[in-house]
Amino acid sequence: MQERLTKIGIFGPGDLAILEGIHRRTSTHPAGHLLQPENGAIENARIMLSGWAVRFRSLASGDRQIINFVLPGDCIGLYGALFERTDFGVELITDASFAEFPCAALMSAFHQSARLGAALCWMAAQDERMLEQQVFRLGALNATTRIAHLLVELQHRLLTAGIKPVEAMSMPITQKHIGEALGLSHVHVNRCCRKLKKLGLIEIGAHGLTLLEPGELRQLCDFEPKKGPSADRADPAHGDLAVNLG
Amino acid sequence: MQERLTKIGIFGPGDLAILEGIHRRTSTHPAGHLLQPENGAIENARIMLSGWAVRFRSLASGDRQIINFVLPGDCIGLYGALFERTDFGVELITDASFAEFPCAALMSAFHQSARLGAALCWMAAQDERMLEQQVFRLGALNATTRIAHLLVELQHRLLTAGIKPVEAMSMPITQKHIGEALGLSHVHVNRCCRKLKKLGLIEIGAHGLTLLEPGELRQLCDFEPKKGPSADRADPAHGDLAVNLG
DNA sequence: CGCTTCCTTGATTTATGTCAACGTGCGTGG
DNA sequence: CCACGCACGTTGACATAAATCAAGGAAGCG
Repeated sequence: MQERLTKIGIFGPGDLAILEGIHRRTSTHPAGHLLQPENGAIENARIMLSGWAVRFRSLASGDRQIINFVLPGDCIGLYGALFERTDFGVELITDASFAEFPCAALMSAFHQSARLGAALCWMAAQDERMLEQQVFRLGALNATTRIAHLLVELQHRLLTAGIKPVEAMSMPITQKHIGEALGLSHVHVNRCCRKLKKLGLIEIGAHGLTLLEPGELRQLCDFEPKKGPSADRADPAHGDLAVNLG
Repeated sequence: MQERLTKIGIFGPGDLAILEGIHRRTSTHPAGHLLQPENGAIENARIMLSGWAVRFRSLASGDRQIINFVLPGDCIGLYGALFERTDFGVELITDASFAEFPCAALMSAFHQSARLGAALCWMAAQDERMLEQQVFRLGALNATTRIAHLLVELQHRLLTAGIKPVEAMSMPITQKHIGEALGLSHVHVNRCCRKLKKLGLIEIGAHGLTLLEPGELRQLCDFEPKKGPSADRADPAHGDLAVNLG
């Protein structure tokens, strides 16, 4: 398991021992599994090791709003210790595996390693950035560019998580998922996807979409790749991280 | 200043000393002031003591998307130490005052008090919940209910921050702000507001909107008030906080 | 006073949703 | 093996929400 976490690049080798100390177990679940119900309690924080999932919230009408997609390296329930109940559910899109940690232990780990605390903060900050992006898409873009923006962000996050570039072009999501995430009807998503396909920017396969021209997609939706001096690094010790507390 | 922070209810008395130790200064700025440019660096984290502001992101077209509203008790730049540059700007809607802290010192404060660390985490978690709400609005609601939902959330947050109930009904924002936040044209916002006014749910004054029937507004947009055993408490020592690390 | 900002309203256009229908592939049970 | 249902993609016709364009009014402010 260590290999996985370090490969994802979130933790330094020194902190792994601490994390290992509070690590409870690794779990695997099949596609479609409801990992967490809406309005449930959170006992464990999880880091996704592999697979795809969605965080969502249901409406009285029976529709649901996908808050965001969960990819390898992402956290679920990081703040579990702070609230009695969640206001969202988590459902797996593909088979997926997770490292599980008791919430309370995770929070107290802050005090054992400044470096680890910074890493956890960094992950929380990433989470917040993701949501900001989602707000931006929903508020400021039209259907086609919204889809393009989402696809580009997913690819970007996959790359950041250490997924191989070729695989990071492949999105195992249905057009219905896209609609639920972007507030569009699946019919309209379909029309926009066909348009993108006609432009040669994406490919529509049996098991999801594939990005063909990420560069053109970025251009289309005016996606900002966050070019810092040494961007695209997931490790908080380098690149994005401005202050090292070690 | 202590009175303000404790009144807002985020910190316990024990932690105030630590926070006071790293507190740099209190600043005040006039309405319209650009507190933080897009793409700038963050040197200070700020806690808003009074006033209203927006966090926004600009588009090439000249429009801007308001990510969220900043109210008393909210943090800005909590993660400042973790990134070299922000991807959003902050502009004041009204005159406002802030407590300022060097980012790095704030992060290291985690290690001086578990209670304080939990409080900061709690604030970050609140931030994330806010964004989730915003995503929900933008993705799942139509124009009128979107506006109602926003107004109800703002009122709820004002109450949580310790603002007096009467004052928490009053929103010093323009219809343009609402449009920029909710991805609607100001013309359409106006039509929806008039509809809400005609229903007797809000009042449209010279300096913003006033909620007349929060209950009916909640019902209209199916707003969940997060009723836990002892909800509506801002202090992480009680209510929402499930685990106390002290 | 003349400027600006904000609110307001009507007419028209555009983007997107809804409804309905059909095709495909795929798994399941007979 | 086949028949069936089911989830997903696709397309067309139509309905509706919201944007855009245009114009004017009211309040604040130099």
